[in-house]
Amino acid sequence: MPYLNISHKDRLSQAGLRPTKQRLRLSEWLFTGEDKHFTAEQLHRDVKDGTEPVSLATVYNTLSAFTRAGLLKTVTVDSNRVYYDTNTDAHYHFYDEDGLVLSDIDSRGIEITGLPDLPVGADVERIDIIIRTRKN
Amino acid sequence: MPYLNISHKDRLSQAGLRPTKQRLRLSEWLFTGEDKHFTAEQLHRDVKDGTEPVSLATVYNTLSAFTRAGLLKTVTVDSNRVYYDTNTDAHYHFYDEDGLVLSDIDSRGIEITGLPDLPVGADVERIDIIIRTRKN
DNA sequence: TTACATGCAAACTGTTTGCAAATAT
DNA sequence: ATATTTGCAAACAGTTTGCATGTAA
Repeated sequence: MPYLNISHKDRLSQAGLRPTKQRLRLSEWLFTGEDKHFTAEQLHRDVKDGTEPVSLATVYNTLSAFTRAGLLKTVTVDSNRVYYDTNTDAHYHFYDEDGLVLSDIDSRGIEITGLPDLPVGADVERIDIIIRTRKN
Repeated sequence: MPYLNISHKDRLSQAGLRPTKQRLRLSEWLFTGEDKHFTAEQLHRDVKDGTEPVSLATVYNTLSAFTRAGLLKTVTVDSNRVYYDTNTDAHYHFYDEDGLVLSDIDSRGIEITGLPDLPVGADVERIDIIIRTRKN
């Protein structure tokens, strides 16, 4: 949550995105309440009906635009679908492989030691840590 | 490399898989030389021509069978395709996002501290660490 | 001779795209 | 007035599957 009480319209403007009805509806769904982990399909299910329905194509277009603008991040945990995360800070994830549910790991205090040198000519773009869990 | 000099035929038998020509050809490609990281498409490109060609469907079927049998592991780094790894030990990866090439991280000495408690009812299935790099 | 493997083509899933109509600036 | 966005339907990529033929046990 980069700004605590920014309006949905302002968030879009600041990201250089026109505040259309669909984007405002999606922004509302995404950036109200706690951080969210979801797929395009899940989001579409929630916004395809109602006063201001949003089509699947627009959901995809908008998720890409939001991600390009830095409002969202993608998380690669399943090679069949893309997960999105409203938390754009560096952090790690639990992935419940039974329920297919992602959740944040509280990163405070995590330390990784003993990592080897990078391949020459390479810069770290980001580090992903996913703890995959199953019900016991 | 679980057994140093096991024959391809024996490897299949021990995994409970019939040693067909196609599987032997794939086993040869996979388990000769150093550990490999690859996609189904890349493997198919290399085995679709030659004396004993292997079809794309069989490549997919066989990769699934080998993975189920524990001869291969999948690596989730890209939500568009599945990567396979002949190294089935617990270890981590570099992913070159420019070249789309996976490589192993030497895990010896890596330590992660400060991880939070698991969600209740959950067991760790595995921990994935991917260091994503870009050319500098 | 019976169960399993192969391979083609068709099906399927998640995602992207072309384009005409609608909307924001 | 102009550029951008929407949303349908069609296209697309990677993967899976149905089924007839072939092969291993």
